[in-house]
Amino acid sequence: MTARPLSRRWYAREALVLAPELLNKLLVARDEAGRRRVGRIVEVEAYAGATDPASHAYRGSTARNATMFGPGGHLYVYFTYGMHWCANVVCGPSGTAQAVLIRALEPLAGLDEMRLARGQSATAGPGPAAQSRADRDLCRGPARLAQALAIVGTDDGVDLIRGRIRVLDDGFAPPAHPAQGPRVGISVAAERPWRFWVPDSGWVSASRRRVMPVDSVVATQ
DNA sequence: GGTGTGATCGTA
DNA sequence: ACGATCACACCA
Repeated sequence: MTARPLSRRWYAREALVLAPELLNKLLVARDEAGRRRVGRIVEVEAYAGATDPASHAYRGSTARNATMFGPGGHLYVYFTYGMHWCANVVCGPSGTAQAVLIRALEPLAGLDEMRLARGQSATAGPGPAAQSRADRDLCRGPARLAQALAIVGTDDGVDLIRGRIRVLDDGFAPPAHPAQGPRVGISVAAERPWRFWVPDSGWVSASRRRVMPVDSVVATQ
C-alpha cells in the first residue's frame, strides 16, 4: 500500500480524538540531500488549547505559539530548555489552538542520516568497538526525534499535507486499544491522562509504558 | 532498572 | 524564573 497524506478535515478534529489516531501514522521529513527520514509515530500527547493549563496556548496567542491558532494539519515547532526543538501536529477547528506533541517514533528509513544528525553518543567507547547511537535512542523523546529529522524553528508552520515534513497514512491502523497515561514534564493538569502510546512498543521508554490505573483514567475523562 | 543534576536561553 | 528535555553520573 502506498502512503498518502491526510485531509485538512482529518486534522480538524479535537486533540483528544486525533492523538490516538496519529499512532502508527508515518512522520516523513525530506532533508537537504533529498533523502527521506521516516519514522512511525508510537507516542503522542494531546494539548487542548484554551481549556488546558498545560498548553502553550492557554494564555492566548503570542508570536511563539501563533501557528497553534491557525488551521490544523500544520507543524507547531517550539524551542525549550534553551537547547531543544519539539514538534506538534496542530489540529481542531482553526483558532482553537489544539495540538498533539509527537513524543516518539520507530525509525524506519534514513537511520544513517538520523544518527549523523543526532551525533555520536558521548559514552561510546574508543577504538574499533566504538558504537554509534542505538536505533532505540534515535527518536525516543520529542527533542531527540526533532533532532533526528532535523526539525528546527524554521519548520514552524509547515503544511503537513504538502510541506517538507508530512504525516502519511500507509494503511497501518492505529492500535485498537492505545495505552494511556499522564503527560510528561508538566507541572499543571498533570493528572489528565492525555498521553497515548502503542501498547508494548519497544520504541517508547520503558519507564513511560506504565499505564494509569483504570479508575483514575475514567475519573478524569 | 532507577534517581539526581547541570546545561542553556527564549519567553512571559 | 522557568520550562511539553536530554545526557550523564551514580546506585541498585
